[in-house]
Amino acid sequence: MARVRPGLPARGSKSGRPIMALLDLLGRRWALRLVWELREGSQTFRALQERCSGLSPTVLNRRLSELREAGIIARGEPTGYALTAEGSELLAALTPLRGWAERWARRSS
Amino acid sequence: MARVRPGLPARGSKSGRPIMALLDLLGRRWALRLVWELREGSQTFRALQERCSGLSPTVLNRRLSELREAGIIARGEPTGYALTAEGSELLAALTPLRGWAERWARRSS
DNA sequence: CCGCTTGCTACTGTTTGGGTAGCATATCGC
DNA sequence: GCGATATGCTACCCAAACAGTAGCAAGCGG
Repeated sequence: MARVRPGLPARGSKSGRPIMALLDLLGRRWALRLVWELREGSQTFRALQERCSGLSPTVLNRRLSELREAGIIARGEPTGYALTAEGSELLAALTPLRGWAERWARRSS
Repeated sequence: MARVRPGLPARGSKSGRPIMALLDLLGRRWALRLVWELREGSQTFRALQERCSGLSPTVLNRRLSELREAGIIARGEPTGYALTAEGSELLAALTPLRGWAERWARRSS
C-alpha cells in the first residue's frame, strides 16, 4: 500500500525527513486535490469521485487509504470522509496557494 | 506535453479555476519536490537528479519543461535551473508545509 | 586532442492510474 | 416482506506514467 509516515524514508529521500514524506504523499495523483475538496466538510465516496471528474474508484480508494493511514482524513459521520484536525491544519497550510494561483492567472493571461 | 496554465482547464476540472490547474501541476510526481529542492538557489540537471535519488532524466526533463512553461522555474546562469520570481513566491506559499510536517512527525511517532 | 561536465533523448520494462462492471450492505418508502 | 436507491468498495483489463540504463552532442579546461 506504499505507506507514508513521517518517520519512514520517502520515495527519493533516505533521510526520513518529514517534509520529504509529505511531499511524496501529496505528490501522488489527486492527493492534493482530495484534501482541497474536503475543505467544506465531509463528502461521500461518490461525491468525491464526481468532484474529481470521475476518477476511478480504484485510485480514489487507494488515496483515501493512504491519507487515512497518514492521519489526514478519517471516516465521516455517519458516512463519507472528512478531514481530521490534523488534516484541517494541513489545509490551512495550503491556503496560501489559492492566492498565489490567482496572481499567477492574472500574470500569465 | 500536457501544458498547465491557469486559464486552461485542469485535469479533473472544467472550470479553469487557477487553483485546480495548480493542484494538477503540483500533483505530478516530483513537481512539489523540485520546487522545494530549488529553495537554496540554482541547481544543475544532474544535481537535481541526485537530490531526488536518481529520478529518471525522462521525468526530470518533463517536469522541468512543465514548470518552465508555467513560469515557475527558468534556466539558471550560466547553467542549471532556478526558481523565477513567481516561483520564489510559490515556494514561500509552500513553506508552512514544513512546520506542519514536523508537527505531524511528532504526533505520529 | 583528451577528459570531463553539461542538458537531454532513446529504448525497454515495471508501476501506476483509468475505465467499466459489479458486489455486499444499509436505508428508505410501501 | 419487496423493490428502489445509495453507500463503500473490489475485480478485471488496458493505457499512460514512470523507472532504469545507455548514450549522444555541445561546451570547456587542459
